[in-house]
Amino acid sequence: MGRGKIEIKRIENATNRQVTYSKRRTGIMKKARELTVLCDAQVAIIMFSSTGKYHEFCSPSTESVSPSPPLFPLRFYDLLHPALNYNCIISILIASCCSIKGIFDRYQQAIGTSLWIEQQRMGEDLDGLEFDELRGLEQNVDAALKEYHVITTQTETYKKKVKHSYEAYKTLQQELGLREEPAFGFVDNTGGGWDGGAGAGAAADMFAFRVVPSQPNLHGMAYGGNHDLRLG
Amino acid sequence: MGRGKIEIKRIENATNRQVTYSKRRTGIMKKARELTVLCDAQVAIIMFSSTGKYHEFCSPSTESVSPSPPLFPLRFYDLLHPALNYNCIISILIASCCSIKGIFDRYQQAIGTSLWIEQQRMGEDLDGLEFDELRGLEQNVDAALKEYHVITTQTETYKKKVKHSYEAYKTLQQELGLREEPAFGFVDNTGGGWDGGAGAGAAADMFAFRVVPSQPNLHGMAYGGNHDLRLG
DNA sequence: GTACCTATTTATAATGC
DNA sequence: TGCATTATAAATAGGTA
Repeated sequence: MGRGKIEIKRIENATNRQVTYSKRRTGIMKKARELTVLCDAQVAIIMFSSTGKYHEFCSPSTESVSPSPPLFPLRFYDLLHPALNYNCIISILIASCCSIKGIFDRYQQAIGTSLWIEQQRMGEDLDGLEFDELRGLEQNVDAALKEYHVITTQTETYKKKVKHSYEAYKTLQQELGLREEPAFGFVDNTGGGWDGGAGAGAAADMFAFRVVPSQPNLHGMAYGGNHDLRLG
Repeated sequence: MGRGKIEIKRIENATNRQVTYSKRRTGIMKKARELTVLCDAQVAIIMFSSTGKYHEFCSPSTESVSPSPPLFPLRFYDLLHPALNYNCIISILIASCCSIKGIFDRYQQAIGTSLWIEQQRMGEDLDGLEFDELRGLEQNVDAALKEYHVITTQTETYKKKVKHSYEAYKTLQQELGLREEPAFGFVDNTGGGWDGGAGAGAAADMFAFRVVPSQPNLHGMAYGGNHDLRLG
């Protein structure tokens, strides 16, 4: 559809390539908009030119251009995945550039259940946060990880204390020539013994989690398999 | 471009709407493919018809159709976000339906750094996992959460043991009429006392994390702020 | 629902400014 | 680089099978 027919292969001349990109991009975006209006469809288009310029289209009829390179506004979402039997909540950070959220909304509507737990922070853009708030986010992560460190260290410390106190108790008994049952409080019912194999194992496994700051009102939902936990 | 000019507004007749959707979808997909080839561009298109049928296009030149409703193959990614000073790794579960990954790859190329840490499991599709493997994934999550439960319970248990052993020791001392210093092992240097205020606080805060199963080789990277941790 | 048909509209390649 | 023109190729509306 031009003065001459062209073969569909890479345009080697950079200028021509850019011009063609620009024209055809406009054409596709227009067609996408028409499609959504005419056919009540949902369409998302994301594209980069060979020079890195970014364009997007998201139904209904929103189109935007970013300078190159763009800084996507990012949003947090939580997802309950049916393949994981809704047991697993996974935090998702998605660029609002692409209408994934809308697409997933449609998907979950089709399967008749909700995949999404929208976080309270959903409305916010990370890029829009003030510096202090970003520092706060960072500190949340730091604080939480430190807290994990504290709790594991504590466990080890208490184990050592129990061991030492038991030894002190035994010494005292021996000094007195007693042969009593171990007193309540010294029985290790975890099966791990004093040197805490369970503790070390736990430490390794706990790091197998990825940690993400989240909302208090969602706490504990990932565990226990509440299959009825759905929105909408 | 047809026998007659049409106004761009919703086609009320469902059959005509469907036919038009099908024709125009084909047209857009073709144009997208041409654009990627001609202009060396990167394009991702996702669309749902009004009947819920799903179509996608991802450069380079891959097009697919899913039955309605589709089950997206899902992939895990880890993201290092510059807005969080690369301190925060966030696990992302993304539908491979949309070429977000490719788009982000392009983005990070543009900003000259890497946002992504591709997980080893990246190549796998959740939907493609065998039932046993899915069970395994579930169990991973379960096991890890139980492990957290164990470690916190353990801390409390050990605190109680220390308290009881201390009491037993004191009783023994008193029976002997001794007035010694407390033995090593009984000093609580956490400042929390026997009833473990620190433990309870930690429990509440630990739940403020979202847990996601991940790869062992990435362990600990979220903490400590290794800013040089980049691929590519 | 799909596949072909064709008159017509629309997109755009080549060109000039 | 960007904008307008225009001849032409391509897409498609409305129809039929």
